[in-house]
Amino acid sequence: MTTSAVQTPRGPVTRKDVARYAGVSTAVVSYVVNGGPKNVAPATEAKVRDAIRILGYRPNAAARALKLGSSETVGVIVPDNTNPFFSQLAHAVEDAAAELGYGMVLTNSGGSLAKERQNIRNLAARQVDGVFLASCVFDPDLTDLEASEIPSVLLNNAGSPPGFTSVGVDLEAGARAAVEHLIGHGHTNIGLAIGTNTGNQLDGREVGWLRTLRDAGLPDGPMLHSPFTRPGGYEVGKRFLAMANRPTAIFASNDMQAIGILRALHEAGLNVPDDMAVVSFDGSLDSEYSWPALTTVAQPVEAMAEAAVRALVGEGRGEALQHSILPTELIVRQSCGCK
Amino acid sequence: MTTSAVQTPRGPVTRKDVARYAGVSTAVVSYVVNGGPKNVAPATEAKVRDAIRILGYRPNAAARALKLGSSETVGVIVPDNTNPFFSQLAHAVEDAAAELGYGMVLTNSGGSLAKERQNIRNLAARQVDGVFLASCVFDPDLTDLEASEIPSVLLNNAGSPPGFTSVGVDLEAGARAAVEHLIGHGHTNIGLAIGTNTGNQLDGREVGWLRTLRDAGLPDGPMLHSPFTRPGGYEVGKRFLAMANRPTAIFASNDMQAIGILRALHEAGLNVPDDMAVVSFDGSLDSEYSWPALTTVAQPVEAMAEAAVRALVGEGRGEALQHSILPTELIVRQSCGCK
DNA sequence: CTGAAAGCGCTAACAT
DNA sequence: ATGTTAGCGCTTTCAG
Repeated sequence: MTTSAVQTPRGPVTRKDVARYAGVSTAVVSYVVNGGPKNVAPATEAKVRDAIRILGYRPNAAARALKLGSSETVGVIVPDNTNPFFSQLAHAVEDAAAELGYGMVLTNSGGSLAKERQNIRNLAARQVDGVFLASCVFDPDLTDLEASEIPSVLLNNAGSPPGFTSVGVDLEAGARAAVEHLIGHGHTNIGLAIGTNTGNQLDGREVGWLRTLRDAGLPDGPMLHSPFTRPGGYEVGKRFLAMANRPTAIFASNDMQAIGILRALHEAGLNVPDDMAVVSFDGSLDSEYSWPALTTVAQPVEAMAEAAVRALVGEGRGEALQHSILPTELIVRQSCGCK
Repeated sequence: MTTSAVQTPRGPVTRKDVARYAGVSTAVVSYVVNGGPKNVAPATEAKVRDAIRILGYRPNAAARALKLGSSETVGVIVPDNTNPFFSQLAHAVEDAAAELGYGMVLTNSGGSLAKERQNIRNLAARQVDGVFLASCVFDPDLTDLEASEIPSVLLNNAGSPPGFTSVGVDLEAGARAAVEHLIGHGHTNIGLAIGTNTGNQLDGREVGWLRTLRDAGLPDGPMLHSPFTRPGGYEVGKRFLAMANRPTAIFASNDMQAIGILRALHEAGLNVPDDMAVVSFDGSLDSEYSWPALTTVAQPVEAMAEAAVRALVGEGRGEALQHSILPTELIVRQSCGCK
């Protein structure tokens, strides 16, 4: 026992314990833990580090957050993290945020406005430094976000709601690429499976689909609404099949719907793409391993996450509101008719 | 202007502002916000609530956490939230935790031990009240978890590591159900696609597969290792196909592998289940919408999450360490040969 | 039923 | 280079 009798403190170890053990002041402990704002002599630093290690000291993030007014945490609200597109997005956000030392609190809204608002409030109470809201409804009630005055960016939102930073994808251009590709395969009757959005804004994918058809001098194809889910797609697939003037190709507005449609097609004994071609939207991991593999309009998930994080807590913070519209990329696989 | 001149304070609104505005002490504000520990006269309470509403007051969770020593947050570490099984698990944990007023910080370990440890430390620093670790390696290095002395439960771990609460599934029994079902279809050469686990414990699914085969007087089938991913399954599928003594059925140890295997089979022009039957493990959403739909051994994700949350921060907290082994359920669809 | 005040662990001026 | 100390916003005991 060469050091003074400092037994492991009973409760959690605080910076005070470390200071006492190392024979320095608490400020010095802070300096070495945070690497500043003051320098400490190498010898002192070594002593402190030893003390930290020996005592098993871990800084208290709550105290730090209280003092700094920042929890170094961001909140993410997605409709359903079980949807591969959103789980990939959440993953990308986590990575991008972690890069900057931020943690991520993830919540699901289930696509319900009420839950979304509740989550926003909850996140705000937790003092997150910002929230990413991926609302599946096109006209989310942004009142709470606005009211809570916590920095936020809208993810996956093609509209450009005033007063908000948003990052999204050019839905219309993406839809155009998909439909043009289908037209290139000789299809003239192309259906659209679209979501059940509750807002009053038109979905860019619908606009793109329709315009492309008309620009090509083709008749408007049939359009069916269903939730952005596998079962939703399954339902819609069966309804397409039952149509008198059944389309020969379907543009599905997300991968989940497409996968449901594929099931309906298979069950009916149809061959994809020969009897019915399918192109979808999102480019989630699932699209690559469906049968046949889906030709899909991929969203740049990582880029979206990075842009969003950058705008919220990175260098972009504080800059003027921006609406980033990122480009999509058509990934050609087999469901469209390509070999 | 009937009330004294109290303008909206410049910075964030604190409990002090509310107290002043309502003409009460800060303690009273606390009492009404928390519903205790003291009673407040109805009239006073009304005044306080008004002040809260008008001022837009939101309690500071960091301060609360500092005072209380609890952040009312749990951490979750999964290998990859992009894997539907884990995204469902995370979702279920979020719900179960939210039920108790806890938030969830989600992190991905990428299946790397280093990242897992880093995440544990990070979570610990964030003062989470507990962490759920779903390690994909069977012998996770638990040193950090142990050292950090933060309550934790191992998810998805069939082993019963001493000193830890764990909740998992009876892998061996699940595998047995799968293999017996395949045997019931008349198969005698049943392969196993299993993960690349780095630990030294045997995977219960391997044990169950082998024992069931032997109990039935059947020869050991071929076994192939690959990552628990779609590409991993795809690889393994091709290797099964190239075998001299190719099995007529495959038991895949998770849905992702099975989906990859399905792709390999389709590409080779085989019919599933006629040319090759497949049964998998997990029962994730993906298994229902593959083609053909996968017969799979479903894990009770919600029950697992509830048991885990209960043990960590619910009524079960503080009880003796437990190892909950939950039962699986064979969901029969078409990939096994059933109609 | 209400209020005053101590302090949770930390950061960062401001001393020394 | 290091130490002292005033709070960050909240909860809660103890007094009124």
